[in-house]
Amino acid sequence: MNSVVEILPQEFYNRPPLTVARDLLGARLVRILDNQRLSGIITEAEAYIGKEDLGCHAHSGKTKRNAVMYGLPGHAYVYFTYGMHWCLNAVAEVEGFPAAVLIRAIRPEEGAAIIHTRRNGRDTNGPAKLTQALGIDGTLNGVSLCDPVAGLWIEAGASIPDEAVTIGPRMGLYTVPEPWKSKPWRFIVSRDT
DNA sequence: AGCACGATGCTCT
DNA sequence: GAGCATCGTGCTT
Repeated sequence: MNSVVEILPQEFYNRPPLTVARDLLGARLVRILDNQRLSGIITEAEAYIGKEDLGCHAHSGKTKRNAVMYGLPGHAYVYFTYGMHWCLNAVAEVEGFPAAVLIRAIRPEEGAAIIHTRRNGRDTNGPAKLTQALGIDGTLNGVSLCDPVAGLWIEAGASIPDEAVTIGPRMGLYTVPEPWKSKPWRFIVSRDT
């Protein structure tokens, strides 16, 4: 079999965040760490959409932290939270509109042994778990996910049929008011394909 | 299997 | 100074 590596292009991300989040399911998140190729299939993602969305970091306008979300689609927005965790987003939508897709879970593939060691044998089904597993931190904030130079990118993968996708409200928005708290903007691969 | 809580420090008001 | 797009542990059903 001839396998062609296809890095998802910037146009992939220059679309509505809900579409980007849905279509990132099944894609392959790739990280080069210590000259090793690590990867996992994305199994969960959430959309954060503009300053109207009170769950989105951009709801209070542009700040130093969220500035990357206002920039070019297809770039990494990596933020620090809860005093110890990094979370990875892919910037979506046209430049100037603040939106991003939070990568919440992966299923390890390449380098699975290394990934499990980095996780002390624990799972990679959480946004801060997968960044720890792949060595993703604030030094990668703002890098392009559309080329390999930074050692972090996303490749096209198997497409996931609708029957295998569960949609629900986003996680962790405890103090966010309705309707934003309950918007069904979370996409999960709910069964093997 | 589910809930409660503490860890821990950056970011913005 | 408050709040946080979380995680792991420890305790309860």
